[in-house]
Amino acid sequence: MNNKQYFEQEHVHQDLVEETIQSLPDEETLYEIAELFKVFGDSTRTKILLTLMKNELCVCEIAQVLKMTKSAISHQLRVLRQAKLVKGKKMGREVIYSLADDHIILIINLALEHIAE
Amino acid sequence: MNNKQYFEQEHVHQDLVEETIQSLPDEETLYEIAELFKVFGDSTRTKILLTLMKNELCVCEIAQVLKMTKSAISHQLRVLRQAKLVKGKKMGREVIYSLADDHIILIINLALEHIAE
DNA sequence: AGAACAGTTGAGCACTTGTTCAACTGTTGG
DNA sequence: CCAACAGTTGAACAAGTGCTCAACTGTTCT
Repeated sequence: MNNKQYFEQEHVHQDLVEETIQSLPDEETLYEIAELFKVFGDSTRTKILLTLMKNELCVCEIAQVLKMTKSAISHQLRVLRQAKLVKGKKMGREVIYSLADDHIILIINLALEHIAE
Repeated sequence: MNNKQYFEQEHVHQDLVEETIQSLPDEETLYEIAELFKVFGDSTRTKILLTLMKNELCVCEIAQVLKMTKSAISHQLRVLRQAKLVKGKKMGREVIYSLADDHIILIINLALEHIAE
């Protein structure tokens, strides 16, 4: 007597495994998704994004908001720029940063919902 | 002549900085958001999530789909369980894992849209 | 009972990552 | 022109992370 009486399962459904492998996005897309979330997955960077959701600001002001050095902020802004999450426009000797598109706000809000549940 | 003629900005708007600090979510929420994205931000874990979007599977099968050891998968499932992204139900000597809720699919789909743009 | 298997766990190690520090570029105002 | 400031960059270091390996628990089947 085994548990097949409750489920029609064989011990490992080789078919199901193969089928699932087929259904996954290609390796590069998988890598890019993880890469995008990795960018969100640091609290300094999420703070920067939330900060820019409210107002566009220069590096110096972001540094004051987060109480961190300009250097640390600049390093993180570089990561955010490469991920196309923020963009900066040069104004004299300042660089004003803002969010690159609106997906970002949606993604963060979904995350907030998940936490709140 | 300076750039104040284009923008009413002083060199650093202390008011704006203060206002932005006030608008940020509390420290704990910020930490939790980053924590959640950190979980998404590993390609093994995103692969597991995409795998479970298609079918619920046992550890052994997930390991075959991703061509990794059961141990490595089990370690990552623990992380996903703690983040309440997957849940496992014990069936005899197997543990069948599935997605814990539907926010997850929405978040991943938004990420795919951002990449595709 | 005991062999076989599914799954979990902790230690160890290689690798990655965020911040600091110091040096640098470029712009502004006196 | 040059001092002061905004911002960027690269090296270095500490802290964190993912996988492997080996040992372990618990269940099933003979």
